[in-house]
Amino acid sequence: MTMTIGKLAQRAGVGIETIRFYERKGLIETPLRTASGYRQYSEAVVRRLQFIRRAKELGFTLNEIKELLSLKTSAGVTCASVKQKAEKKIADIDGKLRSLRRMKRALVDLTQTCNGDSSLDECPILNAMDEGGPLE
Amino acid sequence: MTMTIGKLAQRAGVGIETIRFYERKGLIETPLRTASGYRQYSEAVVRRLQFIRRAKELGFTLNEIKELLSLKTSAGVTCASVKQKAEKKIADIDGKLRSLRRMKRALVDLTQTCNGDSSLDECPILNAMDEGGPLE
DNA sequence: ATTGACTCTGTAGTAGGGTACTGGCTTTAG
DNA sequence: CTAAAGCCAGTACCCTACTACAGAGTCAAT
Repeated sequence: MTMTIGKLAQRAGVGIETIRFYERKGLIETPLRTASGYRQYSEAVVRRLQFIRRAKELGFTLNEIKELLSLKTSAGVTCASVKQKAEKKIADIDGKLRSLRRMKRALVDLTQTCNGDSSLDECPILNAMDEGGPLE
Repeated sequence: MTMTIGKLAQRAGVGIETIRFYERKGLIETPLRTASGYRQYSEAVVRRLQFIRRAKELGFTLNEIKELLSLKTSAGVTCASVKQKAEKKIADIDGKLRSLRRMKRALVDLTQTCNGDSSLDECPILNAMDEGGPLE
């Protein structure tokens, strides 16, 4: 019950090139080959690609996903280390959220002081960025 | 009262290479040169680099900053077009915020079902990513 | 047997925002 | 005067996550 790379790509919802790229990056194992050199994949690889897709949706980078996957095959590793990585990722996300909220507040303040009618010389937005407004 | 590129870099808090990079990108004007070819900068360029830094902090890309700067020197452009760009940027930021909040919610849910004591086979985080948990 | 779809390797390009290096001048401090 | 520090142009390289070829071999259907 093996499949070629095109079938795998279709099943997993990714591009063929992406699969070969993941192979080069070490995210999926080097597959068995047919006599003529075609890659042969099992169902398990479909699941692995879906795992990668989900982890990406959760904001993990490919390198982090590689770490998660290597945890799975390491001896003596418990679920706790996975949880720890997830918690670190939550902290990262919190940092990004804070930074974006700061940006947004500054921009909202600026657009509110701006009536849109001033000449460019008096534009509060440009001036605030020029002179150092409520930022930093 | 002109300065060389190193001094400018120091004053503006950016790297020398970054200044030359901005010059290539058209974010700062091509400066006058000394007889021996050294770039000569005025105070105005310090302010421009600070403008660029602030705008980056607000989440504008270099291309967007270039547009903002070109608005400043275009005739017949009012403050309204600047305000409009800022508002579009606010909408972009809202989109990113929504996406990050979704990620965080999913990760928090996962870490809460995980006691950290399970074996890896039973790790709720890995399983959720493997099998399709509360995502999508 | 031939056509068309599929796969192979290897290399290069994309965007964004820089950083690093090479080899050769110039300027400045001692 | 000399040595160190600073500058020049041009090019290559970093990261992320792919994507796009080119040219050649393979497989399935007709």
